[in-house]
Amino acid sequence: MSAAPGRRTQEQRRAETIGKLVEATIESIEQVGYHRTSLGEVCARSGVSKGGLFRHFDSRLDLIIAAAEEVARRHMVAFDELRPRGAPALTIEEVVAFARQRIRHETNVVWFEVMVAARTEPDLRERLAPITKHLYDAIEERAVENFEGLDVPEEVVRLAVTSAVHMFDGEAIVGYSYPRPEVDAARADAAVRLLRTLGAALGGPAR
Amino acid sequence: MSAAPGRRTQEQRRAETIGKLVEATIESIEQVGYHRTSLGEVCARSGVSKGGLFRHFDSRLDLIIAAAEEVARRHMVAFDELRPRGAPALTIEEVVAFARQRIRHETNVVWFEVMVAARTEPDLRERLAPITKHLYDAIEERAVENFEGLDVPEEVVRLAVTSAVHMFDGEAIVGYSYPRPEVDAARADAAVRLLRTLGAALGGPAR
DNA sequence: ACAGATAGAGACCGATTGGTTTCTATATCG
DNA sequence: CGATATAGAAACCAATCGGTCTCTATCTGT
Repeated sequence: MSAAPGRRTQEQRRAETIGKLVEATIESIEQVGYHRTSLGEVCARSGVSKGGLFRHFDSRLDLIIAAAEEVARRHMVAFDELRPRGAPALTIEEVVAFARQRIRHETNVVWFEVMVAARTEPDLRERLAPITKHLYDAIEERAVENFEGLDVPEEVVRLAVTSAVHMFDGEAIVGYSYPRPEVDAARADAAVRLLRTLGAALGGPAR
Repeated sequence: MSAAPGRRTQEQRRAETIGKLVEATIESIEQVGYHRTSLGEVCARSGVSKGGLFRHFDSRLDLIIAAAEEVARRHMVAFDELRPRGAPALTIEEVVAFARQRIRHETNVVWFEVMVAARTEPDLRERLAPITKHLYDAIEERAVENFEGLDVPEEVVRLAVTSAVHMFDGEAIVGYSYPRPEVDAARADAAVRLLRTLGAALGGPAR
């Protein structure tokens, strides 16, 4: 009731510290990587103690999963902001530019780190699998929805979008140790032209 | 001179233990990942003691780098076995199948693990950079050489081959947490058709 | 065969890890 | 207000890490 600044409900306290912990985890994975993202590191970055952390997360794994989910959520939020429900369809250029920008976005390295770690950590892999599936299915759905104006078969759209995403993923990962911005730019350009040609060849007029 | 079975020269002893250590490192990264590939793990797998390890490698980093170099070397050896110097050029199908097979090869996960780790480990990144550059340059050279019969501009061949490699890289990494073998197969097929069309459109007759 | 050099074994060390426990501070509700 | 439940702090723990050190085994050149 009072306007006392420090006064928060339990729900608010809870949500705030959880938010700080997840944000710190994402930042830490970004900056020092998955494996050096220790609980001490997260506590230091978030200003929350270990006691506080373990009140809300039962293990390091739970925290990592929460961070991965948040990153996936932000990807979808970003797309829905670019093309709100019912808005006119995006062009191929716009979609490719968006995909490329999100894949190169700082927070997306969380995905690379976590997916690679999941290969050798069964617990992580099990927990991550449904999240990955959900993200990729959502990406494909958005793509199919956006391009249904073109008369391209749904399966072709799905294959094209996942292939492009994989390509930009690989490009980003290799770029850490062998960066080639000019080649990457040429590739982005070529991808747009290729997909536009594909759309024109298979369906309606190129957009 | 004698046939005494245990008798080896210093060079042989040296080469053998180094070989065992590098092989154990590759296997360990394959099976438990980069970060859990501790020196203890490598020693246990190779049957070499820590003292023996540090006689030949000054640090864990040196060992990791040796493993990465060996994996890159094996990729190139495999290609040169498939198409020995002076042998007739491979078809697009053959090249794509080879690239895909190598990228999915067990030893190649060493690359993924090490490249991702390199993002956040400056020492590793510095050491890995020239190796990565050398590998990718060698891949491009082999591709250009193989396809010089087609009248496709060299730059196009380079862009196409690195893009395909990136695509298969991304596919492999995502596949750990969301495997889709049928989609991957369709993608491999589509890649071949696409590249063949590209070759036909830009240059000589499709092969 | 023997002296010097190289290779290898394994105990050891300080630092860091994920996780536990104990205790205090704050919010809720009658 | 006072009792109870939730949130958070921080000391603490065993296990593991990369790396060092000391000592022994094997090989080489004479």
